[in-house]
Amino acid sequence: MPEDLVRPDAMYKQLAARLAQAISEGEYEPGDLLPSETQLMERYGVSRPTVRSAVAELRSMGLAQSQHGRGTLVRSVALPATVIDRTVTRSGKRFTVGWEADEAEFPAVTRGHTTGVTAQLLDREEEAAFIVDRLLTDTTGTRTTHRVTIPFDVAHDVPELAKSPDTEPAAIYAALTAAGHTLTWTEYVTARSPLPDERAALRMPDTGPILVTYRVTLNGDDRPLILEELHTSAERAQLAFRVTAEKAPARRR
Amino acid sequence: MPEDLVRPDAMYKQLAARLAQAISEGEYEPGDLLPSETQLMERYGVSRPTVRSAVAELRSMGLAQSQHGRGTLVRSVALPATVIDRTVTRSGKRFTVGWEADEAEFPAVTRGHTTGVTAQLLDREEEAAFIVDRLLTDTTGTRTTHRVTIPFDVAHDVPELAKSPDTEPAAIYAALTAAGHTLTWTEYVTARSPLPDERAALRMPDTGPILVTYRVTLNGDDRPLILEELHTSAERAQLAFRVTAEKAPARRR
DNA sequence: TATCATTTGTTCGTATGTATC
DNA sequence: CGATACATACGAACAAATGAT
Repeated sequence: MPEDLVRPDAMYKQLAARLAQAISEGEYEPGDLLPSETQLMERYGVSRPTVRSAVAELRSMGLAQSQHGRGTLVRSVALPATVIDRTVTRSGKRFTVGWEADEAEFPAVTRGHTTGVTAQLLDREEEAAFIVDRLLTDTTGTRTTHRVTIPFDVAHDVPELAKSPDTEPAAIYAALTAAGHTLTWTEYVTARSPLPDERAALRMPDTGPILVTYRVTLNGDDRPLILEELHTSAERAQLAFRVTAEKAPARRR
Repeated sequence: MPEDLVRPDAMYKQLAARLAQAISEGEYEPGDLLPSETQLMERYGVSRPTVRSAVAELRSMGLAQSQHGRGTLVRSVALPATVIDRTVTRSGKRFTVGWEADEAEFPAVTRGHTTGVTAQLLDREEEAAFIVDRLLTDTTGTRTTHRVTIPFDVAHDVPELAKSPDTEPAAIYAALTAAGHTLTWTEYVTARSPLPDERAALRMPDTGPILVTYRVTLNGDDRPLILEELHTSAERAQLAFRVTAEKAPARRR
């Protein structure tokens, strides 16, 4: 019989909640080792599987991280170090994006179609498009995947893009501007748990969430031109947006 | 001995990866029930704990959701329905924020201090401040917590804020503007797994990530005035930012 | 309405493998 | 090398929710 954990509402959940509280109260500091599974068994009078379930909860909450053969570490809950600045700056015909990172590999260009979310955001159903995939690495080693989708009709109007769709976003903005477009962007941000291949691509050792952003480049008539998609580990990076007050109350969907 | 799962690299992970792939290939459609644990045991020749670990992986990936006594459902991977528009619009002396929601309760005003992240973003060490907490609910029932931190020195300069710190953000912007400030905002976005009390406050049944944003209101000299913090379930809501090209290349930290 | 089979949830015990120190 | 600690896997039992009979 457990010592001071009452029955209903899963003991492993109670134990997890208690340990989580102890961590957030600073009883265990980041970098500390939690008591070993054996010690927790004895301390709370529960079996090993119960302790393991509780520790698994802590891991899934991002509060702890286990190391095989060593112990379970309390993780720091500090804000991610890398700031991905999502602002766009223009001086004359040149554009600069706020965050630059090296490409870990060459951009991969494929031909595909707009589907699902991509089709919806680009307002084009099943249209052929260039798809450019990049893997970016910043100075701290944080990895980010970046995908640009350029519909064929846009590339057709801007031959520069058709020739080399794998130019950097800032250069794409410049080419679109040179072609007579006045650009604005709308960016959607969400987060989710990574799929196995995403976690592998981003080299995420643990199972934290990833940040997902969709940036739609719009022309003066608010027609979508291209789509950029960014995936990065939320534990490694945060996004930064500069917001300024707008004048006209034109809003869409 | 397992039928066609080779040994090294945890069988439960292999099984999870296989089921995840089957889901993403559409073999199991959203809303479908996965085979029961007993069926999976027989199909793959593994024990029930192994099957349960694999299904737990699927849940933590957000691909499945179990229902006691019924089975395990395949979840839809669509984008969140609610869009939280983070733009700010100004017409004359009036400000409007892009996303409005009802307050589920009255705003709770407390007095506290800037600490940790709050202190860093407001560039004030351990300064006394008003803290205003709100719980917002939109028409779809999505809940969002909103915290405003107003340092005492700012409230002192703008008596309107000291009198009623629990005014809506748009009104705070107007008051700050009336006091002679020219406002811009910087917003930081990250995501993490919710702590137990956060999950409770947002009424999140499952264990997906939450989106966390910090919006810093800056005056013309880029000095931070107030801080807004938003928490919402990433499975229920996504954020939308409008990005426009800036002129001057002034950037900070 | 009540019962029953099915299904997931929880907990225990036990054994073995493997990384760390 | 040995002790410790986490990782994986099996078996077993009962509880609790669900849906159909």
